[in-house]
Amino acid sequence: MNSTIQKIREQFEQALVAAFGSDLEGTDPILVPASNPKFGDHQSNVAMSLAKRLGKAPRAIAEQVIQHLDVSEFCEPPTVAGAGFINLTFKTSYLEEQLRCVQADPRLGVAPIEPPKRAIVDYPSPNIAKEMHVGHLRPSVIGDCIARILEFLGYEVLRLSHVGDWGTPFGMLIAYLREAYPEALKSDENLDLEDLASFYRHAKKRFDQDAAFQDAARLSVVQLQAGEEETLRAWKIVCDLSNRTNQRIFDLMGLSPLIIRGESFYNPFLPDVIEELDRLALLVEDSGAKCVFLKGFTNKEGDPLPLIVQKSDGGYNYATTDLAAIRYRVNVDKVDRVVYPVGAEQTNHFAQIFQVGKRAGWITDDVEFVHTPLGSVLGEDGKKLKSRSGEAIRLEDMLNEAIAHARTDLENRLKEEGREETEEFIKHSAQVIGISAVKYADLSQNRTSNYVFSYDKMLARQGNTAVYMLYAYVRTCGISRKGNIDFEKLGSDCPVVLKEDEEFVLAKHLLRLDEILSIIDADLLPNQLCQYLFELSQKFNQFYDRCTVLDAEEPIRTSRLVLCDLTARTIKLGLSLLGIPVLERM
RNA sequence: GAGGAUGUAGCUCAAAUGGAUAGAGCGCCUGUCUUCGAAACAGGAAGCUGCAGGUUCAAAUCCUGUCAUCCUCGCCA
Repeated sequence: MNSTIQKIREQFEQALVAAFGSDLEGTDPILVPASNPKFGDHQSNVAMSLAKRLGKAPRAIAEQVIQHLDVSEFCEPPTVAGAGFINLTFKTSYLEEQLRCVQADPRLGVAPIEPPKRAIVDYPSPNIAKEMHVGHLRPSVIGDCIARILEFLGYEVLRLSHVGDWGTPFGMLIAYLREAYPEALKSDENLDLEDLASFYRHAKKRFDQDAAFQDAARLSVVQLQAGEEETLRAWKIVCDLSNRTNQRIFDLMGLSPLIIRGESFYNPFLPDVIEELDRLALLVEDSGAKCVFLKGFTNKEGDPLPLIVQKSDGGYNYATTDLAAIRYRVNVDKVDRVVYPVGAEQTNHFAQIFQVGKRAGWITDDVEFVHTPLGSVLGEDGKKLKSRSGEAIRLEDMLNEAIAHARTDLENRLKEEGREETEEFIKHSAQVIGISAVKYADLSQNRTSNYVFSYDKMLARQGNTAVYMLYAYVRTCGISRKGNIDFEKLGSDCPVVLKEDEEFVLAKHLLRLDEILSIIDADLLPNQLCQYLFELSQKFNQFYDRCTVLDAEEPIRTSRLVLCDLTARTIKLGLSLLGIPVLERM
């Protein structure tokens, strides 16, 4: 309906000029969805906003506007209500026609963006020396979702896994391995990441307690950056191993394939970054470190804050890498948009590197670099989620626990209903439901706020959960099974006939998919898609409850089958954009 | 000290460039399964949108102040 709304908006603009003269050319008609269904489908709030400017009463302005407004192709005659609201209601015949179009469209009425654009979603992936933990849940899930939505909208999307495969933690690890297990670096075989994870903890302990060890760790970083052979060899082994392990978790989560382009990828470009910043006279040496002093950022003394791009020991840090990445993405990848779904605590960091990127002329007005800040995952105590021993919870453990919860729920349910299902069915269903529950719980809340992680709530039988939507989809499948109807063979020109309130409500909601996706394209808040799908499922359930499908008379029966098919396809597509599959039965 | 985020029903959260009576879900109370799968549906109670000012026809939304919680602030990422 985006194009319809656009046409109505144009009609408003013409009507405003016709009614009040060319001064009002380009006036925004303030056309928004109706605040309440009883007012119709859309409303224009323009009359109130013009009252002062035109020196007239809003209601009089509204009356004058609708006299010149021709939306008869789409809507019933507009009405004026309240303070001067202009209310629009779609014609039934127009809705029915739109439904036929959507029915025939594999994209369900969502037009691809024109012209196509290139986008990068930067997955803030794990440090390669550590296992994935709870902190990686939101970036992975939300990043994957944003990538899927942008791709569907017509972007060419590069999913870049910006793994931490370089830098100080790595040096610390190598230093510790050299110190405690020198032989481990010489053979590839008996290393697994479980060992490295505990190695990391030990190394961190050593690092925190011993200044000499800190020096050794920093030296290892320098050796790594210098390309010292043995160090590089150890590095490669660990990277491969780590990536394999992470891939297993990504597969379990159902994430789209990623391009691994870690921090090390940008190593060759780091000197260029420094050089160019220097040439642009942005670089200042301070206490031996090369810095760019930032505008709008101060330290505790009120002095300008530096962004350090080369440390006093000659090493680079993550700001340098991120700047090199910005430069590469603009110059080589030639992207229009780069999205960083990263924790809100890094807001300053991104503001800083974007500022430097702009001042260096890499980020121009026609390229959008955007940090989409993410809130934290909290425990039931309202504090950052941690294991009982105070460490970060392993992501894989969380996922498996969700699957186990889902399995228990399903088995109890089968017992209650006296159903027999195969092990394969139970296993597959539990996995889909468990993983989907975790992802949906994460996606359904505004990404900027913290949320409380609870297996019981995310897997609840009632409420705004993945299960609710999966069940609505299962119900559509039930109709197709029971009626022995293949939705795909319904054809693309089946007449839709809207009569009952529930049919209208469902139909209008179905037609809003493209509008919702456009909004998400702009603000990158996937929770709005969750909200849309939840409401769609609710409206379908109401329809299902009150409008019998299979026993209805023709042509109502076929019309309702089309509504079921459209609902099923919309849920399936919507969930797929969230990274969630559907089940035919559950 | 500076910058930023958050604060909405008992709980978890929505609210599209400021719009009509601030909405859902959970929990609580009451109904509905011989009828397309009840993991569902219908109804009810529940709010000074942290607090105080201001801007305007209109404020959860914008501005100022204030309180609370959280994050960040020179060589970790």
